[in-house]
Amino acid sequence: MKATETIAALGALAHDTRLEAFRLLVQRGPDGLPAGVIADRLKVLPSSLTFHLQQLAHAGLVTQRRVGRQLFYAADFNAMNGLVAYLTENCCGGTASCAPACAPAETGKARKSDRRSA
Amino acid sequence: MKATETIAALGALAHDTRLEAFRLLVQRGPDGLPAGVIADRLKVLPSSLTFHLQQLAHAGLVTQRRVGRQLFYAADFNAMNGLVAYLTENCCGGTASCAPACAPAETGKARKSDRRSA
DNA sequence: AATTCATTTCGATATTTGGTGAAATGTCGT
DNA sequence: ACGACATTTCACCAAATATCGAAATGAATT
Repeated sequence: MKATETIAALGALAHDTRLEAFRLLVQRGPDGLPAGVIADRLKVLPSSLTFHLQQLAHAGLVTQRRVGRQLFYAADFNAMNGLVAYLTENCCGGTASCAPACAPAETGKARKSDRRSA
Repeated sequence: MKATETIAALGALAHDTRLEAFRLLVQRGPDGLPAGVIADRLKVLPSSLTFHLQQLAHAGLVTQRRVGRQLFYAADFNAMNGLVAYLTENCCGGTASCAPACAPAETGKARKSDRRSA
């Protein structure tokens, strides 16, 4: 991931509504949610939500697909992956020093028990 | 780290000059750099740099300390740590699924050979 | 206390961003 | 083809952000 894309992604997430929307989509998994549901949950006007979802989409963080008359949005985990990778690699002191949230390097305790698709 | 702080941090990093400045400070380590040097490296006017450094400082990503007549800025690794933690925990599918940048759990291939400064 | 250096503050201005509601688009069911 | 529904597009406005240069502040040197 290049710096330009990173900036786009950071900027896209740097907003209350958008961060919330993205978190919702991440929770929901690859299936995503229709715009209406998101707008409803987040209590924002549909036109406003479209604006924010487009920001996320333009930054490559979410994808869009039509299902009937609904538009489903889903988090792009690959993009998020790239963002976190960029941050840990470039903004965390070389290669390490900011990786405590994910480091399961210790031999035992692999916590892979969150397979929920909701 | 709360969502509000996260948004502040994301917004602070979501800018060309600021991301570059922060990366520079991260590279430099805890000692940091005086404002003048940063402005020089980044080719921005001092007044402009102050503005951006303040954004970073306000977001808690950098700290300031005076040394003689210079003001040294340094990256706050703890804050960055918290940011990455928040993202991996809240925006990466529960607890895992976005942690390949830091997971050296696999026995072999640890690629720590990308020391490019661009 | 006057000068110089490093940095910040200030004021003006251009640009971008975010929010709103009304209209337009696309899709389905009949 | 028509009407209902889901979502987007548009036009407008307010507020935040970015940039610039000039002036002000703080610290060191003489």
